[in-house]
Amino acid sequence: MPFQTVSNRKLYVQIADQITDLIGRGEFKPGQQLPSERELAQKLGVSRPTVREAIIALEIAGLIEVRVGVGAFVRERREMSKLPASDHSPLEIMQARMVVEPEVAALAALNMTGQGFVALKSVLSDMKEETGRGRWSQESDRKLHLNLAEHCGNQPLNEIVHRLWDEREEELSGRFHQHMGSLAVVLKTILRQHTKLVEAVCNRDPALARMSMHEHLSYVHGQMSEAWE
Amino acid sequence: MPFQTVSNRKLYVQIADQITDLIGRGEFKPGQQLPSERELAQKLGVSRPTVREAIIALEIAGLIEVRVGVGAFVRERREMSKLPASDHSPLEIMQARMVVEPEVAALAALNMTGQGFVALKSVLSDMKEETGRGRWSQESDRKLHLNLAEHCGNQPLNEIVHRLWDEREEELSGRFHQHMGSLAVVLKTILRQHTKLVEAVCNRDPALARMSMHEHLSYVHGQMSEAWE
DNA sequence: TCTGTCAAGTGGCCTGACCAGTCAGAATTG
DNA sequence: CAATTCTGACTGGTCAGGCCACTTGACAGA
Repeated sequence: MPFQTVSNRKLYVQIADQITDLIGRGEFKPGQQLPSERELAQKLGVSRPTVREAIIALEIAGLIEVRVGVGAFVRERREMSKLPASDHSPLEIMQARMVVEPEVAALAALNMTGQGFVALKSVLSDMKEETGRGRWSQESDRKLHLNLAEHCGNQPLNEIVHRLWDEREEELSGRFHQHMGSLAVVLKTILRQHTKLVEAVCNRDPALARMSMHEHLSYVHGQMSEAWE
Repeated sequence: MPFQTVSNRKLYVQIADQITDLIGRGEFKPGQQLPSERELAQKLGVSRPTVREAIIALEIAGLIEVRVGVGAFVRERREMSKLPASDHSPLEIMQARMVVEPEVAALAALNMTGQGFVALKSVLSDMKEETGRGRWSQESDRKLHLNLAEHCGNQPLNEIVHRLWDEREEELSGRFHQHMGSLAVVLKTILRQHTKLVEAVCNRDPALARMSMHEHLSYVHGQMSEAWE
């Protein structure tokens, strides 16, 4: 019973997340200067290149602005959200998904064709394999949910689900999943929920599909809430 | 008069831009593997850390995906934003609204403030007046539903409702409403449903609000089905 | 045929160094 | 004394070379 998974997360992502938290919590306020790369490296116990990578990630993400020879500064929130609709909190997006996706699952159970079932089970199989290795496959997760949406027989709903997932990825690329991925029990729970969901759809049981999806999303929502409180 | 300004741009930004161009131009196709960091460094005549920084920037930007021990890959382009919204049938849009709006109404009943109540009742009043004259006010209808969405406390859901209404207007400007407007009994029924809905929200009764909205949309959906069969 | 091993290649991370902007304050000059 | 210049201690930008962990596929052994 190996209990590995010490920390698969890349260091620069961890550091970027940490700084993101500090900014979000107000420890670093807009306009304020961050410690220098060398100072951060020493305090965090990592090398300067690694800190640099985190800084660059934050700059690309639009959270900070780097001035050569001066330092890195927290950007004002107004200029931060110049990209279209990216200030949706992950929890809000989860709430929206809890409204839409259960019904989408029910519709998929009614309208999905035999070919769709095969694809769905294939994705589930991939997910099972990844989970068996103690890893989380965000790609499989995404494929599974979008697959249901694409076969629900309602194009507007399909586009809504796609949009929610795109926004979701902007928000928490890695952040939550890497937290979640460290907990084997969470992984297995989610896999079981997905399995139940896929079986319900393949058995053309819309009520059970709806309930399974709601159960799954509620669980994930709860995990996300815990992770950030 | 020296004419310097060779290139103030940071190297890793130049490299990231260059790769972005190549991806955009199709030289690197989705799913394809990029050259290794070492190879890129050599070909571009820069150091590996610099290439790494560019790679990380592209990863954060969502253009590529980096797999440890394997390489960097161009991500699949998934842009659902296509122009032709015309293949969204009005009935499909109604179905989508039936999924989303009841829950939006329930949330609005929980989160709407006193100021929101006033606006809501004002819109309802306008609608009642129009109906009394035997006319249908699409403007009031739209305002009422969007007002609920704006006060549901969930920005993604709000945007979804707005988008559905925008698509709806493209679809049936006049067509259905003119048919419906000729039947006084239909007008009065819809007014009564709206009134019940607004009262439920103002009484902070989410369950009743949800039910009222569902009842209302089901009725409209039924009328639309009849009109086109 | 199947299985386990292992070497090559990849990204992740480190040490240590030099360069080029920036800016405040010391030194110089009027 | 005031204005100017100069200096040096910061900052981030870049480089070189190296070690490690992971992934993969070929290959030898069962």
